[in-house]
Amino acid sequence: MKPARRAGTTEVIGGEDSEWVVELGGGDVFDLGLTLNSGQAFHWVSEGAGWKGVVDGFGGWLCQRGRELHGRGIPRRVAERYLALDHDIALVHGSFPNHPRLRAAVAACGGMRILRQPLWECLAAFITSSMKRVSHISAMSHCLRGRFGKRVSTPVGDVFVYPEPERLAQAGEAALRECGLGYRAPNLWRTAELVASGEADLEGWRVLSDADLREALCGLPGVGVKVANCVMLFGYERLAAVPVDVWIDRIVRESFLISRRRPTPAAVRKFCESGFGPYGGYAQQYLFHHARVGGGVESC
DNA sequence: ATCCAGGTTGCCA
DNA sequence: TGGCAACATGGA
Repeated sequence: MKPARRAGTTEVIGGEDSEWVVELGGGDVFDLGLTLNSGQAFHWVSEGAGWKGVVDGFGGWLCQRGRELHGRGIPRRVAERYLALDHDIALVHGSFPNHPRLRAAVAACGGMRILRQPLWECLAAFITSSMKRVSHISAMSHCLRGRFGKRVSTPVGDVFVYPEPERLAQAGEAALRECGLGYRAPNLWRTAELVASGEADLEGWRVLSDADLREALCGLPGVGVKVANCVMLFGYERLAAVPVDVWIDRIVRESFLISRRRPTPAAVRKFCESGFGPYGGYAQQYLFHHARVGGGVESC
């Protein structure tokens, strides 16, 4: 994505890094709760009027009051980067194909941002995501954090950092299974070993093209195209990547490929590659969440 | 009880 | 390429 569009700049009201307030700039809509609770990250918990969690090892609390974003514990710049407040959301929305289903999703989810998550925890969380509901993925994430992650105190209580790959590699497959991972345990364990050993260089892979990055990720145990696309989108900021899960598959077949009687899997894949445009990942996430919370096919 | 969940993998027509 | 079954777990 292009550099921050600073229309109506983000203005610092409070100067302290440990506790701050920023005024959300421009006319862009932003919805913190929607952003943190839309199936991108899995560890944020409701705390008072805001959310408690960890970013880059900083535990803390984030809260939105109208156009003010309040933070404690997490440095302002860390939070701003994580929340992708610099994304040009008008540009993103303007790039979408004109489709009633998508317009409805934008109207309902337009305040959501695609996060810039730490690579390892994003990869690990989505390895555990297969055939699980969002609530289960959260439960596994919290269990792993509590058992193997570092505890960090914050102004609103303790939180746990996602365990480093070295820690999970050392813990062993059986220990991971105790967090309810089931058959996903060996996948997470073996991937943790590859990352810990440096054989899988997640940070180094930032320089790769989309295609090469996808291929590298798919070489990891438990990572197929769908999970790879999630990590590309939610971690590597590859905003054109479109994860195709059961929801998106159904939406594309029923609303975007209606001319075909029974779209082939290849047709769905091809559409998702380019049909949603250069910021297709955003379109995908709006459609996914809108459908998941009940704005299903019937409403369009 | 039965079904399904932000899939991946191996196998076969 | 496309279809299929196995793979663990838990909530509705």
